[in-house]
Amino acid sequence: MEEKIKILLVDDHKIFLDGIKTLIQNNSNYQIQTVSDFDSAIDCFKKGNFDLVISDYMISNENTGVDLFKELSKLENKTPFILLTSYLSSKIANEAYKLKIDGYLVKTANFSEIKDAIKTVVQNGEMFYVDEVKDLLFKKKTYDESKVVLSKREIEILTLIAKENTSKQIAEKLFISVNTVETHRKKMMVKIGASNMIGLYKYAFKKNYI
Amino acid sequence: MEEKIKILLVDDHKIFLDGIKTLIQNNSNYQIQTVSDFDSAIDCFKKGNFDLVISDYMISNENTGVDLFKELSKLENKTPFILLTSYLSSKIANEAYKLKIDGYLVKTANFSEIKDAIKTVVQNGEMFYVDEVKDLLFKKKTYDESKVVLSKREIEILTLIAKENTSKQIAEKLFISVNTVETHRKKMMVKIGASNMIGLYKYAFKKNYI
DNA sequence: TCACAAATAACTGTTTACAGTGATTTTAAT
DNA sequence: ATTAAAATCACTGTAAACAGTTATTTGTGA
Repeated sequence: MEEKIKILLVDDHKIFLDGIKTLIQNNSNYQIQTVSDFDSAIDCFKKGNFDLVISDYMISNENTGVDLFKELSKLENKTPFILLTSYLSSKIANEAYKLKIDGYLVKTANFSEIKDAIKTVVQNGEMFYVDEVKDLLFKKKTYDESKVVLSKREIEILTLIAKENTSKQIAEKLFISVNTVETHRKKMMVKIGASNMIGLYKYAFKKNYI
Repeated sequence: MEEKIKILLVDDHKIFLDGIKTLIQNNSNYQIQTVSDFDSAIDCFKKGNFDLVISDYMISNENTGVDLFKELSKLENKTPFILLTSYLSSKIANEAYKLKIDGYLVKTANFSEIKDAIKTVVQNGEMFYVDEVKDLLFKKKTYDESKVVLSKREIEILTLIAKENTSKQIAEKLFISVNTVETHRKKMMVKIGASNMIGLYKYAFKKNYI
């Protein structure tokens, strides 16, 4: 008999943690440890010598599973990491993929899919992205949204626009000319394909520039 | 020994269902049945003679737990209903409270809190709203948002604004004068406390007028 | 150091939004 | 039948957004 696979499961939904822990322990050759916040996850990881980390995306108001992955990567780089989200998200999927996060699961999946994922990631050392996520990964966005690249300054200004500032107010806050703010705004509108401020706001919202 | 409490649990997150089912069955005097979509929930409810329904808020792209509650209320009105959401939401909490939904739980709660809730709702016939939710329920919104009442026509125009139409375009679509559209817009801005279109958009978004 | 993108700014117009006021007509409830 | 709210419209300004063009400076990577 092989050793049990040691899993660190991170989720702020404690009921979920309790449930899945019971489920897994009843069931299989996994040994699972659960934590419900970011800092405990890091502490636990340092001590634990885990074979796998599975984390929810939203683990608090401040931190995401992706943040956790980045933080853990600083410590060491070999432990596989699976993201577990409530719903499909193109943004998160692409984020995860770029960072080479090993797996991406959706909570609508059932337990056998989780087991598949664990097997693929831990035993085979391969990546596991559910099919719906793969579809999202390379799909072209409307208005070729993927090609839109805003500069740092543009994003800064867009954020202020989203906070209901006028160009004048933004100029005052950033100590630059109104003309400059307007230029940035106009360039963004062309890039994004927005016809007015509301279009800009929607883009900012989608991209989490708020 | 009393009879077990029959619970219908509705959640599209199958892993969560599997987990909590195992947890509850290992543990206590509950008998639990799980379904993962809206229609099955209704079918199952009709046949089941349950003592309690617990449902996630987002059970599909189209339907919420509140929709389910409304639908079940048409069939009969005595079975207690607990909403179980991923995160705190003032909007959902108020919606639930107005409909006199018996309980409101957040998934960040742990298993013992669930048991408390079930006891309160099923055995005592009382309502169970976690404290954080109660806080949300009666808290004054900024700019007394609760008092804002938009007319049908205003909402219609707000929706068109949110879709990036100019006043002129809206006037053309509704066969009214630009002046009228502007009057409506201005009145809404005063009511809502918005300083520009983005403020209006945010309100529309919050209120699901999109 | 050369090239190129990013950031800055100014200029000229046009259109739309914002602000206030006053007024008439429609609709729905008492 | 009366009243109140909702919907309609007009008029006058000012401020801000939208559109196009040109141009200089700053920073960064090849």
